[in-house]
Parts: sequence; C-alpha cells; structure tokens
Amino acid sequence: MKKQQHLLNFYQTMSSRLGPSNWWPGESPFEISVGAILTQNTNWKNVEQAILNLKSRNLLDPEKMFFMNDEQLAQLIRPAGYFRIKTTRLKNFLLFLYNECGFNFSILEKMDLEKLRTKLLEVKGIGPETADSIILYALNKPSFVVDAYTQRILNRHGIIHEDADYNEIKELFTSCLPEDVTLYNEYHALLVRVGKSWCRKKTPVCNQCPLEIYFEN
DNA sequence: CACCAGGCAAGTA
DNA sequence: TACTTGCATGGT
Repeated sequence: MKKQQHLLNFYQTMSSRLGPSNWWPGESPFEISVGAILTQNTNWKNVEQAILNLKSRNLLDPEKMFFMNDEQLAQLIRPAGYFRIKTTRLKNFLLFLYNECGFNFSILEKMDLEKLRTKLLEVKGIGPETADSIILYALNKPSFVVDAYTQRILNRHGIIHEDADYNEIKELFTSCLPEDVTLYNEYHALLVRVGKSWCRKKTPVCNQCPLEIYFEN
C-alpha cells in the first residue's frame, strides 16, 4: 500500500478511536511557546508545574520574564528539569520576541512561514520540533511537528527507516497530507497520545497500539 | 534500582 | 562529517 494511504488510514484509525485532542494545552500563544521550550525531552507533567509556578505569581508574561533575574526564573521553572539551560533558552526566545515583534504575537502571525521558521531556528535552544510547535500551536500556521513518538511509531510500522531524520519525516507528512492547520494539529496530537499510552522507548512493539490494530485489519 | 519524558547544542576525533 | 555527552527534575 502507498505511504500516503497508510498515513491517511493512521489518522482515521487514531481519530475514530481516540476522538478529538483539543491541543495544545495552554491559554495563549505565549504560554504555548513557553511550554514548547520547557517540554524539550521532559515529561509534560513537570512542565505543568513550572508553568503553574509562573502563572500563580502572575509572571507568565513576556515582558516580566524578559526582565526577570535569571536565578529567579531558574528556580520557578525548576520542576521542568534542565532548568539552567532552559532559563537561557527562554531568555533567548524572549529577546527574539522583543526584536521581531515587541512581544506582540499578532505581528509574528503575519510573517512568511518559512522566513519565520528560519529565524526561530537561529535562536539558540530552539530546534526543529520546538520551532514547528510554536508555529503550529501558538501561531496556527501549517508546519507539521515531528517528535520522538512520531519517529518511533512510524519506524515500528515500517513506514520509515530507523535513522530517518527530522526533515525527512516532516517532508513525508507534508507531501502526503493536504496543507491544513487543523489536520496537522490533530495528527501530531494523536500521535503523541498514542505514543504516551502504547509506544515506550524500549518496547519493541506497540502493544495494543491502534495502529497495530489497523495493520491486523 | 533502571528507565523514561512532547530536544538541543557543544564537544570530540 | 559523524558520533558522543551534558543538561535535571519527577514519576513508574
């Protein structure tokens, strides 16, 4: 079967079994962007606590965080792990925001997608997944997000080779799917939900994974 | 105890 | 260029 058909069937199977995801959890483009940086190689539960630490003090605000002392910010985001490096990464991103749009996300939304992505990738601490997460989930522009779960799930179903890199996997999705923000949003959300439940790192197969069930049919 | 979590950059050869 | 290591908390 063609890869495109597989990817479309994956989506149908996950969507019908799991229902809508309503992603990304977060109340504003800024909160979503902060979450995208904090969740790098980190359990989302830990990120929630870090964001709550900021929110409860009314400090989840780009200007306040920009001028916040590094040590204070580090202590607030500590539950998210890698807290020193992530403090620097957040500050780098905040400087980017100040320079590009004066902390006004609606200006970012008007930028050309590829130009924006290139500029985000120039920020130290923002790699391809974080950039795409910000573009897709905070700015609602169509840039497919690839993560470790995506790679693992596709690999175990023989859709991609073991060492396929980020751009190769991203290109597979963008070449097979219509360029649609809602579809990109929901597809990645579903893959993460499936991955969290069924597709651990050292488990050779995705036990009871909906996609396995799809393959049995 | 080992292993993992919605990565990324810097160091080494 | 290709591989390795550091970053760190909190849950199973």
